[in-house]
Amino acid sequence: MKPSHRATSFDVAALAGVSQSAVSRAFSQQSSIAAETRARVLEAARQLDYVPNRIASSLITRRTNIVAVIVGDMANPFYVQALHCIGCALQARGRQILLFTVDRGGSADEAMRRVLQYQVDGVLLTSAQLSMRMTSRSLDRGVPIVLFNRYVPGHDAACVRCDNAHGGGLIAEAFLRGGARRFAMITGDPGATTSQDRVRGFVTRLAEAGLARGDIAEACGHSTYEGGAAAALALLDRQRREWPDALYCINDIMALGAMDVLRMRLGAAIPQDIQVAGFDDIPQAAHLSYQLTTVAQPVEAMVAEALALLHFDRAGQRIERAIDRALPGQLVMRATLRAPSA
Amino acid sequence: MKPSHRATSFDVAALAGVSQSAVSRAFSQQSSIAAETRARVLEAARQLDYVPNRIASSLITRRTNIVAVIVGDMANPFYVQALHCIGCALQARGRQILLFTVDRGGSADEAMRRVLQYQVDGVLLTSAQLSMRMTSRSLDRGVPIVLFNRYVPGHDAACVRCDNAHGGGLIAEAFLRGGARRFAMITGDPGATTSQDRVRGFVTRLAEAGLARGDIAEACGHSTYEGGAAAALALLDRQRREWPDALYCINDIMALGAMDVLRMRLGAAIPQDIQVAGFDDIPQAAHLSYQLTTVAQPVEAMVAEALALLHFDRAGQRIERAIDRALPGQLVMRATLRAPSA
DNA sequence: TGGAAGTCTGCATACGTATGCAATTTCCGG
DNA sequence: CCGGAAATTGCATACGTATGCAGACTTCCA
Repeated sequence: MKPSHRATSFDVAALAGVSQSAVSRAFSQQSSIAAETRARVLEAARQLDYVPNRIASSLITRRTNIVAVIVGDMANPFYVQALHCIGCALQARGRQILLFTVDRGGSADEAMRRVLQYQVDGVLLTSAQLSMRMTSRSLDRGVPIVLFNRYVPGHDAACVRCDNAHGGGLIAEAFLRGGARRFAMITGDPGATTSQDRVRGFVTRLAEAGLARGDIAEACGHSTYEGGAAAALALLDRQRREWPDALYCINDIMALGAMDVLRMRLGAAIPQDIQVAGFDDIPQAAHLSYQLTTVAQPVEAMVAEALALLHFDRAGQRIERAIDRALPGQLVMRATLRAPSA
Repeated sequence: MKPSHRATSFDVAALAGVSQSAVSRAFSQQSSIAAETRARVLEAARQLDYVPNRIASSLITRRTNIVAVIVGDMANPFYVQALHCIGCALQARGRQILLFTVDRGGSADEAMRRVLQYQVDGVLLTSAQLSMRMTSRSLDRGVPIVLFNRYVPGHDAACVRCDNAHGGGLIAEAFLRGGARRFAMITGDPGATTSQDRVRGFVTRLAEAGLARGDIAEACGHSTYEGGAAAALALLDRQRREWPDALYCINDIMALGAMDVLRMRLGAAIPQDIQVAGFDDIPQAAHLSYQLTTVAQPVEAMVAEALALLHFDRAGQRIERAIDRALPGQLVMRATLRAPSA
């Protein structure tokens, strides 16, 4: 038994006095093999420190048990949280993650090119753009794709997301209950549907209360802490009596930046001078320093739904395209909103 | 040309009027093939939407270009940052990440069992325990392991880490320069060398200034925001005049929790009433709300070193064991320490 | 012009496992 | 004790690519 030489199923077969097929069957659950034979094989495998080669196995079964996950923005804790959740769910189902990171808002095409080489069983894409051409390529070769929180109209891939418009509405209502009159928003990438939807739901609900969109101050920033801080400064660095009394940030990470600028740079009290709300419910939103009111995305349910759409339940099923599942988020009241005026 | 049937090198060969070998060579850089032939092959490949199957390729080359990364604590932004950095470095070198997450402080043995099945080219382990038995198994079969920031004495695997003791010393000196007299520490898992070293460096430096370890108040907590908050409460929820005037937290995430409890629950002013320092320099440490003084780990250099230890430079090299590389961190002065008394 | 050196190309095989099929054994009821 | 069904096993082959080797062809120089 040489070191640095991995034992193969043939080696194990020889030691156990059986055929290679028997070894293969011993490591497969639903194979017909005598219990006694399996035990002998496993013992021999143990002695040789044999580990089945999934690569070779994948070649013939055409399943790798690997799912590619492409993450667009590792700087946003929400996507880290999602990644973590995805990891747990997949590992629990005996699958592995092939991880790719792309720059925030960057294209995932380059990553997909590599993904396809590895014959993954599916692709999960968060917070990154994927060209339709690449999407079709993947679907045509039987590799399902699910977009996580990144709906693209007309796109061929399935999508699982939070109902962002609904969530925006929840925030608007909470603001109104808190007695807010003058509103402002910090939005994200204008091209991202996530941002658009969150704004739309918010604005629509305010419209029902009689506010025109023009009445709502607005600044756009990168979806980062710094982006939120910069947007807040641009929006509020003016005469104090022109200030809005409610600020909606389309995600928590920007809300943190905005809050810090409000309090530390502009001397505002939250929520007395200005109420603030975010979206996502990242861990930091619960920190004592922030206590940010926000909309929690149902991450676990979204992940479960995404895996279901990857057809990990029934095998060989036809790939469904252009599915769009929007799950409702939940308002989490903390300390950045005033209590409803009785 | 059927959909859902992936073209193979034979299909491409037939279309291009060459042998399968030629197709293989067309996709390999250093193969001897006529430029004109390669062009014809690539054109045929394009028509058939052919993508080389890395799984099949790996079977024969015995290299997957996949590196397993096992992350123990996705809740700590520092390890997320490290993961991101590792991802960039590997992708730039044409390698992929097979990601595994394990519970904080949990054992990576189960993950390793899967890793070995996939014939990865190397393993990077952060913030998780790996049994020596599993380590030996991996090394014996020629799969190099590098521990990232998790040194284990007597362990057989290579290790890359920040010089934690040195960093602890930097903090101690900064405190002394700031005129601190009464010290306290919030430490992490007593079994983790990371925590031990950070404490040792701190205590040693204070000893040089005449302080016995018994003079330093101490509480231990989980390496989380909540853990830091709870430890701070346990440590400081007493008569104010017994308070220390300097609090050292062995990592930033705990420092954030401690700061929040200090200010929001105990009404302390930082750094006037009490100075605070952390370790890691996570992104949140720079937030305006915290402005935490800390020691920055040289993440990029550590990652570069780790990849070098995986022998991705020269192939076929003998696996080195029990290497320990400690890179110095750098003090980042922010607002939680008092300026040196002149 | 001849031959040597160099450049391309195809043939054949190997990588390690899964599985259809046939052969063998075991098990039972009659 | 026999026939057939069921359980188990081995044989052979397939998965898709890389590469050593030998042959074919080109180039170049004497």
